[in-house]
Amino acid sequence: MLSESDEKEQLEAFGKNLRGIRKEKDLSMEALANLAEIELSQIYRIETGKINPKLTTVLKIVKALEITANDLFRCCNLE
Amino acid sequence: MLSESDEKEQLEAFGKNLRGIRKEKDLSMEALANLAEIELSQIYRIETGKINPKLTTVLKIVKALEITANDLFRCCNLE
DNA sequence: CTAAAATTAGGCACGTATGCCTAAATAATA
DNA sequence: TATTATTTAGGCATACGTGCCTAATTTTAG
Repeated sequence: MLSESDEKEQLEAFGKNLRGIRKEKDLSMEALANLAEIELSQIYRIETGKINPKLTTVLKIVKALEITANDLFRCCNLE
Repeated sequence: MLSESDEKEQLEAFGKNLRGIRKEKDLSMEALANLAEIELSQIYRIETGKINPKLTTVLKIVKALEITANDLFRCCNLE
């Protein structure tokens, strides 16, 4: 079973990975927010693992960063 | 910009793709629900595009189906 | 045809994601 | 140093995802 803390760790790992990818692309949180048409505060909350974003929010980020879903999910012990 | 109806279509495409993958693996919605530790009603609502699931819910499904994120997202015009 | 399995459907309570806002703290740059 | 850009932080209202429940309908199998 997946505990709450496991989910928290998963979201934190996801956020860290996202931040890493964003920095690789030399984008500010605001720039990413604009590209993905998401609020800046949401980017911050996602990257710091404070929230559990919805599917469409994640998809907007994938498209904005021009990466694959696997790139973004290569983090929290899948497969 | 992404309209509401675009999001709806995206969720419906996602749901159909999920259903296809689930059937390929000969799993009932209940079986998937048990594997992923998600409510059966949620599986139904996701597969029919009625809801916009959270990231951790999607990740549970990816793990339960033993697929990659790209497999599950190979649907709504990414990349 | 009949019984069992699977899907469809909706309601309710609770928690929380999101957008919009303000503002402080930190980092980068001239 | 001073100015600007970026990140961090939190509040508030609205919308909605999720779990738990019941039940009807459809599909499958005996």
